[in-house]
Amino acid sequence: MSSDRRRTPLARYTSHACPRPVRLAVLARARYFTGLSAAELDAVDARMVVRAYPEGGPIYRDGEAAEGLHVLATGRVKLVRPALGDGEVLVDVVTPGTLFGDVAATGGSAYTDTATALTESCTLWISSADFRRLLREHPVVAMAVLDDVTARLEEAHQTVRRLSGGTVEQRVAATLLTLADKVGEPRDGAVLLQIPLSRGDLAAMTGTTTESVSRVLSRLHKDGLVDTGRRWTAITDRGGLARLASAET
Amino acid sequence: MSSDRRRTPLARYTSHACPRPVRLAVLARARYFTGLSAAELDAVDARMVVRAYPEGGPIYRDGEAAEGLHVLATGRVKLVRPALGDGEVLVDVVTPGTLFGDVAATGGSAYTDTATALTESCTLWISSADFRRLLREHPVVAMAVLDDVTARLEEAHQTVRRLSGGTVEQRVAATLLTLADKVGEPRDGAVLLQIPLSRGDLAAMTGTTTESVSRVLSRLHKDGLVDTGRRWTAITDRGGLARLASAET
DNA sequence: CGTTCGTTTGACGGATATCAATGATTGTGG
DNA sequence: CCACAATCATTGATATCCGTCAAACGAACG
Repeated sequence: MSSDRRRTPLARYTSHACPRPVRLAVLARARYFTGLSAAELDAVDARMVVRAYPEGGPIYRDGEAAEGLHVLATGRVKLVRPALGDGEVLVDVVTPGTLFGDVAATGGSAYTDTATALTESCTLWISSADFRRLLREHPVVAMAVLDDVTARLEEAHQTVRRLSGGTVEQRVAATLLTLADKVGEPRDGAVLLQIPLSRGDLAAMTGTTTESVSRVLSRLHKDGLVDTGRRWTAITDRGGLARLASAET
Repeated sequence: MSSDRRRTPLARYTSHACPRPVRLAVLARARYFTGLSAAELDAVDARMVVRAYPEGGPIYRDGEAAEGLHVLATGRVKLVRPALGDGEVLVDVVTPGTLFGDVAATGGSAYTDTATALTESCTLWISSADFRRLLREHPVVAMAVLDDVTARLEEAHQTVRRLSGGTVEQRVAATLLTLADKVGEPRDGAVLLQIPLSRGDLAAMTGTTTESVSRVLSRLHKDGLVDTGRRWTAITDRGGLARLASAET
């Protein structure tokens, strides 16, 4: 599309140090901390540690000791679990301003999933103890976190629904629509998913194989519903996809 | 097994009015309210409404206005969502002392799933407004609820994992093991699942059909791993099931 | 005892996993 | 700047698991 040699429509994330102003902005924007004064925000920030990860970098692994949790500041993170047979399941894609790794919050001693940076990412890390103290001191924050976790529970249940039943085509279509709501950005008429998602990742989200996803996307592309390439996908006909996803049998 | 004409090993729940002492006992036992004084418990109880449901009775339906939420006092409740193609997905089985219908808590205006009493059940109902007030007044309760919701999020993610990939046999085996942890009771050497779960229900939990579940259970029975009948299942060889569930391809 | 509802079993076809080879894109090292 | 290597994506052929349709069966309850 552009004259660049690079054909990926995805924005390229540049390296940065996640400076203090950015961190404060994230804290202020993250729905958890709305309602706190500037001074309080500052105090919260003081308890947090900034961590940066390169694309593909591991953040924590299934089974590791969970001593704290993360709030994603910039970038995208995927949460993965081992599947039943072999292979993996992609249970969630984390966007900035959201908690993850929060087994640590409940006193769980080991992470139950593996977190990997999908793009270059920056997180604010806080220890379990500090986090619990924070919640106790600021009920407003506790309520906001509760709302967030509840919303994610709801999301997870929808994922369960998406995975059960239906053809591969339906599951892929439904998954793309969900992703569009989450990380979609308008891009000359279409909705571009702003994450480098491989066919394998999509397969891990829909409970199928790389090859099947490839076949489905080829078909959808031929029908003018999507536009795809190496590690990116755009939705060109949302209505059509929705119709596919909810079709009876 | 007994000389009764009835061959179901499941306990039969007797009708009761869910009297005040029972309610208070439930409130005290429900992990949310530990730490509250008797007087405080009393105040909480005053805000709650007792509701009783017969076996199979609808508690709320997908799409209905959500004006409050439930804490299950006695019985078992299943949460169901429509599947992608047709049919339904059983996303969760609720046990006493647990919140459900909590979209209402976040200000969601309509229920996103359908709750049905699996056995004769009794719930304590509280309006969204009262619930939020309760959380604000008692940070201890808020923290407990947060822990609970986090644990359920973790559970949901495991469900996602269970549904993705693997053969029907593996998914059924894994589901039975999960249920054993949740509602299993020792019964002369085996673990009896204390819920009236039909093949259809199991199918809705594993993303398959009634017939396939029936076939799998027949095989498992022949291999001496389970014991089943009309709307009940017992696990006779837990290790064997676990080995099946985690087998490679 | 008979009706009802859940379960079982069989036969069949189709969707999809699997295996295998080719093709395209990106970034790297010369 | 180009060519190469590495990674990801595509496509085809084949086998099979499983969903679908259909029928018979058995337990539970009135």
